[in-house]
Amino acid sequence: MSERVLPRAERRRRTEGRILDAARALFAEVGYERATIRAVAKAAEVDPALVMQYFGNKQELFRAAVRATPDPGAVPGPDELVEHLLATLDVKMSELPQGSLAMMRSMLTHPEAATAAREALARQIDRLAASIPGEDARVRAALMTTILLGVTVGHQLLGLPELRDAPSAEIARLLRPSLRTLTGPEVP
Amino acid sequence: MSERVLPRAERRRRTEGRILDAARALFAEVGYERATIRAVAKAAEVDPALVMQYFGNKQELFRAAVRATPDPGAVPGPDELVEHLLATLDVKMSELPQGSLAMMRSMLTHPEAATAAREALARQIDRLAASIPGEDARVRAALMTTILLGVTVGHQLLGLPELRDAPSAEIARLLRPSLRTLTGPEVP
DNA sequence: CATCTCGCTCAACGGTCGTTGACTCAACGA
DNA sequence: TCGTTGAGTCAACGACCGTTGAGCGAGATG
Repeated sequence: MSERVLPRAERRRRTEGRILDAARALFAEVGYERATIRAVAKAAEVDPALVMQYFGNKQELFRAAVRATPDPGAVPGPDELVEHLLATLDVKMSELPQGSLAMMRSMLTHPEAATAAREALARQIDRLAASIPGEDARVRAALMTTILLGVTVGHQLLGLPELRDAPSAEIARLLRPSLRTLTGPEVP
Repeated sequence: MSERVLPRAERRRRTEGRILDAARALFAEVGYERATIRAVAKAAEVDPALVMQYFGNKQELFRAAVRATPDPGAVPGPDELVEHLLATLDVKMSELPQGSLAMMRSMLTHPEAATAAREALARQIDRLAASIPGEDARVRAALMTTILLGVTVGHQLLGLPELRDAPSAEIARLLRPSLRTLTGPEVP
């Protein structure tokens, strides 16, 4: 019926997309080790050898599946800071991209995912620290970052009921003072 | 020289101990999947078959290596609460037992480690929520718990430089207000 | 001393995984 | 129309892993 005959290039693009989607979903669900190329291929309705042919090896497939988790642009003033963070958390609680989930799922057990996570966290720490006054800006920024990391892990990857059931607005409301006290010593 | 001839029971006890120590260290370092029984056996200077003979299978070895991460006793008033949490964090930053690290390392990728982690976190949430007034006590308790989780992950498992280089006392000092604002709505 | 016990090793099996090379066949370009 | 390209498949290799069963040899037991 709708079995249109597609041009070669388009067909290739779509299969590669299917493979990447399946890889992202599987990596995000079970992590690097347990996500086998065979399982990815089956989910994409493709032969395992094709995955190798397109991405070279498993490492590269993972890299391609995780790549391009774009850091948002610059962060405004030291006060909009918290609101900006809470907004990203809000995103994380609903539609966090599969690629980020895949990276986070594997960051404790897969070396490359670990360095990718460290780099992403370092970028966020840098960005935050630039907007925080005081001597210990970097430590404060690191704490704010790891706080969000912990909440995201508990909610998205461990699925703690208390966080799953709470509307993201309430979590943001409860978390706001905790983050605010870390933005700097000056509490107007 | 010191090659004392030990009684059979004592010898058995020590080998089992060596295996468990090696298993804990390896599980904590690389996680469940990458920690092979062969590697554990080699680290304990023992044949892989002996590990199986003592613990049955890999799952049981992991269970034995992680078992008995004793939850501390009851938590006092809602004010000593934060200090108590910060004290446990202080422990976590220096001498956190290998067994706990092993569980945390694998909690995102190994199903049994995940449920063990969920249960441990749930116990802490229960304990905290009992000391927090108000409607949203459980959400607050969950946030306090995941905050500590995130800081511990960032420090112990990812090794973020900002946290590794900071003395634990300063981290406690910076984190105190963030946790305090979560203990309840009443801010005297 | 003779026998039993048991801590421990050795060699192998079966399964799964990442990866490879040869092959098929439809789309493409001249 | 015909040779070429390239998407996709098939079957297999080699490595590693968890696991097993038979066997050895030194300590316990009488």
